[in-house]
Amino acid sequence: MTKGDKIKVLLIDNHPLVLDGLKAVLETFDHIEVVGTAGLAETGLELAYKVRPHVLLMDINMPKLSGIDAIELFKKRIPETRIVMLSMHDSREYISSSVIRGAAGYILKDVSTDEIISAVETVADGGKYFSSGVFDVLMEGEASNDADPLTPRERDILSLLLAGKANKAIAEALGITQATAETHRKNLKKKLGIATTAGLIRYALDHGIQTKTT
Amino acid sequence: MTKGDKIKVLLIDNHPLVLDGLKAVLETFDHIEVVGTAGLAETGLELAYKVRPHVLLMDINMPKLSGIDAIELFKKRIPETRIVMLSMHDSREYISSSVIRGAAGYILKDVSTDEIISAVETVADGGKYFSSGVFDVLMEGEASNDADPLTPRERDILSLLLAGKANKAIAEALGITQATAETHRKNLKKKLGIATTAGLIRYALDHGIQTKTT
DNA sequence: AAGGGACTACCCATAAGTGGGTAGACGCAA
DNA sequence: TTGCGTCTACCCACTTATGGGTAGTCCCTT
Repeated sequence: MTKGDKIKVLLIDNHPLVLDGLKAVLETFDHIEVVGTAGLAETGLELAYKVRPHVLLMDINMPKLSGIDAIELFKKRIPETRIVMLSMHDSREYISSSVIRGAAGYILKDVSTDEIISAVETVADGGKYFSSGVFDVLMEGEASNDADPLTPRERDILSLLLAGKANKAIAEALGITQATAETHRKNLKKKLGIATTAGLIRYALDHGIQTKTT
Repeated sequence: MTKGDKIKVLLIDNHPLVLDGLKAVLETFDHIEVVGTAGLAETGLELAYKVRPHVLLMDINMPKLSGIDAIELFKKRIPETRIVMLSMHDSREYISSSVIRGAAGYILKDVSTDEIISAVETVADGGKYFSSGVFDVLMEGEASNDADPLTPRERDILSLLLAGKANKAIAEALGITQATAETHRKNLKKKLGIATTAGLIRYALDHGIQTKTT
């Protein structure tokens, strides 16, 4: 962007509080202009098409269309707009999904407002910005592995585990022996590097594993 | 409070973004003055003791000392300050805990800033304020049941269980024997009618039990 | 045809949890 | 004072889970 111009920023977040707050904070800076706000990705998309912001600050957790899914739509409609994701969570899932879909930045909501300003400036200049905590998570992901390639069967086990079933009940539900259910669970733990059942449950919930109702 | 005076508000939230945002928004109103902000309940308490705010807007989810637990401390140190809780969650657990401990208001973070202003005004005048969604939850609680009366100790156990700890580790963390930890867990299961550890984890997650980081 | 991943199944010894009790100490309220 | 609830702790027999293996059968790809 041309130096001296104001950075046009569009905000999308389903929390009016955050929306108004961010707007108020950003507008205390002369070189930044908030050209619009929206509470939903869908309305934000329409708005963005009209106002052509330089930078889009978008929340991830939104009803209906999630911020993650919205990235692709924005890249299609207004590819020149640089997208920075805002999130409460530092899960690798969210972060890598965002980066893969084309986000230019990812910052946690617990960062200082200064850091948000830095992020806006950086991506407006064509750079990428990831808040410190996020960077750690990305590195960690690179270092160890780049997926959680659970096999279908392992998902079944996890799903039943989530439903509160013990190995025995899992075995019955899947028509396998208890020993096999135990093996699957062992493999899950080894694969995910999680030692406890509680950890598995949390993993399942974090990764959208659904409770088996069968 | 005397009419014509500014309402002195103190903000406590561990998200600088929310803190700065709230401050910026509130300060656009002439009759409201933000007399301080804090990122932790502990520092907020010190600050409040000095500045004697009329209204305290405090987040619930905070590291170390949670907002819920902090209510009691504030009531002791500065009983004249009216407390309004801010939360992302509409769980009955949080809401009733807050009310019981003496909060004068409870608003969800997805409300409009107008509603936050109303809340501040209302509680400053000695009233109580609950955002619409919160009110529903309270009513629903009255109507259906009033049960999950977990004792503080049981919450501790659940919290550590959520962190993936076994009875042994829980016992160590709390300075009790493993046998006692088992007893607590047994009581939890009986009380909640949940048979499995997985179920307890889900219960904990559903009811806003925080992971113990101690 | 050979390798690899997925799914199945079993062995072993040890550790942990379950479900049924009982029971003392403390504090708070009727 | 007499309960009641909470927190603590222990007993016992039994079931599950853990963590280390190995290994056969498919199926798919190389």
